[in-house]
Amino acid sequence: MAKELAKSYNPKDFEDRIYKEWNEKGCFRAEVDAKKTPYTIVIPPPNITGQLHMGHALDETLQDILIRWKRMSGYSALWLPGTDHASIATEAKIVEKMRQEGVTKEEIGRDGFMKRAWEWKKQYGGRIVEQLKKLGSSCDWSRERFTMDEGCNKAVREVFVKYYNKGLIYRGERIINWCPHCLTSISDAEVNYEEQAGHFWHLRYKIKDTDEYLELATTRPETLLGDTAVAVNPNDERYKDLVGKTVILPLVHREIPIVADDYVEMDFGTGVVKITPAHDPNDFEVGLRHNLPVINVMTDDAKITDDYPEYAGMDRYEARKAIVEDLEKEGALVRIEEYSHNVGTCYRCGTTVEPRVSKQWFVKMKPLAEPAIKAVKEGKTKFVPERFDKIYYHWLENIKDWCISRQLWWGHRIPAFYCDECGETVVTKENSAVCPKCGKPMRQDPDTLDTWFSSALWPFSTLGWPENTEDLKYFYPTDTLVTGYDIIFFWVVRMMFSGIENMGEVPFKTVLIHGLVRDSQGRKMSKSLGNGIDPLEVIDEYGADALRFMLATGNSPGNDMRYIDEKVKSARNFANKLWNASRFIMMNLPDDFEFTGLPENLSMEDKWLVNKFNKLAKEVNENLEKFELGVASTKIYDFIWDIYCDWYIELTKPRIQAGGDTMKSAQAVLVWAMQGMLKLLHPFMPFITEEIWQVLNNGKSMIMLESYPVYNADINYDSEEKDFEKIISAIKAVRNTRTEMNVPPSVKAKLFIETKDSELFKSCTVFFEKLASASAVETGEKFDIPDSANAVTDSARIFIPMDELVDKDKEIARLEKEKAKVQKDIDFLSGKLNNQGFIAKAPEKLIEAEKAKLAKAEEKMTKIMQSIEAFRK
RNA sequence: GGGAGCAUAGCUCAGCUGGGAGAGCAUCUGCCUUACAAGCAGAGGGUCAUAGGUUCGAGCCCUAUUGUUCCCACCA
Repeated sequence: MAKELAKSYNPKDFEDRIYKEWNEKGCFRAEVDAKKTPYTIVIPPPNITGQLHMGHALDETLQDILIRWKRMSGYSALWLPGTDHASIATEAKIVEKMRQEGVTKEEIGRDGFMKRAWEWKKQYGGRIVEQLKKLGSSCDWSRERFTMDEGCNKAVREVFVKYYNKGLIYRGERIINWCPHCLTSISDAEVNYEEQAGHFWHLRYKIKDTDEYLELATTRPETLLGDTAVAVNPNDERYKDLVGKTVILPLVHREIPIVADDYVEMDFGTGVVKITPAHDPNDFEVGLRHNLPVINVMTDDAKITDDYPEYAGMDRYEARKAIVEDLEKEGALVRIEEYSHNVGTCYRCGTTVEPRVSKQWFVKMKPLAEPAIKAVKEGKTKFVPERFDKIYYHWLENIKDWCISRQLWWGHRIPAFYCDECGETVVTKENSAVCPKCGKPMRQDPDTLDTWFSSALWPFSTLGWPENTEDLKYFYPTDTLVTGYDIIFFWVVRMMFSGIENMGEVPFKTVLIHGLVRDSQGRKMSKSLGNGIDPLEVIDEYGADALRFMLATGNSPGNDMRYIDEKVKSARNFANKLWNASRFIMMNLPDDFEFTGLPENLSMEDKWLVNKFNKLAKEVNENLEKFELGVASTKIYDFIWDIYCDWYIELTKPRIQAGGDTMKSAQAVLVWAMQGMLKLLHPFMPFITEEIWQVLNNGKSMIMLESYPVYNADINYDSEEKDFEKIISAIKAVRNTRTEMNVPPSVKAKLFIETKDSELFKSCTVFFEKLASASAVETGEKFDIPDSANAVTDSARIFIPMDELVDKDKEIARLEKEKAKVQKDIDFLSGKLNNQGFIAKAPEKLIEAEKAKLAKAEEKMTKIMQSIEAFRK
């Protein structure tokens, strides 16, 4: 043998090497081949900010399993990686890095900034690529693309111009979510609401020309500076007469009207609301309806403007304090109440969002959302599990226009140009524009686009769109998207409507949704808690295969899972088991062993194994087809550990010792099944299966390029399987009896097997000797062996003579216990079969199966009774 | 306020279209049996949250309740 497996399983010895080999031999390259069905899987662009975290590891693992399975099944697979994510956090990190280097954003200018950022991004993007490789990702890295590059920029401009010309994009002054820390607008989806303890300040505004006051409450007294009205409900009798009158705003002493608006709820508080159109989305709407002025009282970084000299330059919270004090002095503060309310925060930096009126670019969502809803309703794209389509619908049905402009430097620049001379606006794909009216050069909008605007185009922009490339024709639409449920709003819906709008077709047929990986206590992994687990550290300790297997096993799609160390350990132990089983095979193969397929002369136990494997292959493919990865992996696990290792290998040992033909066929079957198992397991544990495969095949082939096992109708051995199960249950019964009698394995005993299948049992003598501590075996139709323990199955009564070890009373007690158990079965089954309803309505097959079970139980009962009687004599 | 998930062995979770409750870990008992102690052979342990209903038959379907987690909306 050219190579040998190391004595102990140590993934570090081969994982990196194997990956390199795959890469060098071009295993990952996806060839465009019209004869094959395209199969591609897309994944979220890894976050440039750096770390491969557990969420990515899960994404990566699930889709890589699908890719490997599909590839082995004869499909071509392509995975287009992206390292996009032009996020606020990204920009912040780059700026921070520049500061460390002593360069400011202003100094180096936008172009210089982008150049630096680009280098940084490539460096970190590259690191993520390395991290993913470590996990075994079978992506075609030769097609690596960075979506911030020219190609992507081209696609972004193309779409922007198209939308603009169709009236799907407009620029306008709206109230938007503003992050005073990041100094940019953010979209509704980027706001996180947090429950915060706060106060309710009850204030009174004097009604003009009277001595009366109007009492109202606010959680944000500082916005009082921008109040332009107070509002009451039109049906509120209490205030009916006041509508149309004016109140005097405290501190500012501005006169503002009392308006009536349905938005105000009569039952809440005093039923009076102060209206600050510039700093509250609802107030803004009220303002529009009543034509109220909009007064912005804060600067970009949420400080009070110079218009209010007493508070100018104060941070919004300082100003709050000062204003409350002043209100108190003025007698406008009635009382303060403790109050808990939800506050919007920036999902990147956590700063409290400041709603703010400003001029931004928006995408009109209604016309885009409708076809996207329709596509899923018509089943063109399916969510797995299905329930996630509800989230999708709900989001799209309630969608508001999407604010896409960001005041960041990092990102695709908005392709709009303004003429400072005459105010003309031009939207163009070109890099520069000249004013069509006055011929002056125009100034490009300094803003960038929301990162999700470019990410939304990802399924086709990465394939070369708007050029009609070969890749695009072949790989769009893609097959399956694998992502977490938290990404549905951000990315999935946006890819959907962008794909439909620009390509006329949905971008993918299936969206496989998975849950989040939580810590062992079920908490979300987060930096602030410090409970995040680095996948690379796990790989370092247990190997990539163990981590992958753990991530794919024992959970169902869409449900969150906990990261528990023991689970990885258990997966590692499984790998170790497989490793040792392979070592066993290899050390028992002759040097000149040449595998030539399943041998002709299969024994019963061979057929038992082959049949079981055949059924396994069928089920695993069915499970994978239905995206039941966890079920598939569990079945493979059980087969390898229980069927192959604990039973079949043990069964071959005597045959190998015997030598000759029986050894040769055992060796061939061992190798046949091992190869099949390795192939079935390969998508889940790519490294170890490749390593074992290559050693087993003298490095002549790679498992990654082998085809996936499928059900083979030609090798059906159902009856042999059934026969051999009789032997197995007999061995189990003997073991059980011996253990209950506390007989150590070193004490051998002769077995007398009373059975109708005398020949069958006789042919398996050696297994009883090896696996049931038998010194010798005798089979026959009838025995009467006194002073022996009795092991009973439905097909055999086994006498284990042990002389002084056998205690008659104990034996009777043991058999009585067994009898009670079987009696319960008989009662249950006969009850069922005597039930007319059951007989009339249950399926034929089931009735037959229940009858068979009853017959077996009854046989077993007869045998137990015989044994008990014999003891009583 | 609207919606969704979860509730099964001590722990973490499976349980496919309804047909006698499963795994891993933990516990207990024996074993260093020449692939594997990261192992082998056995064992114990569950009113499948509660109450109704549909059905010949319910962990699974329906209704209600309780607990729990999450998402969306957000009343100043």
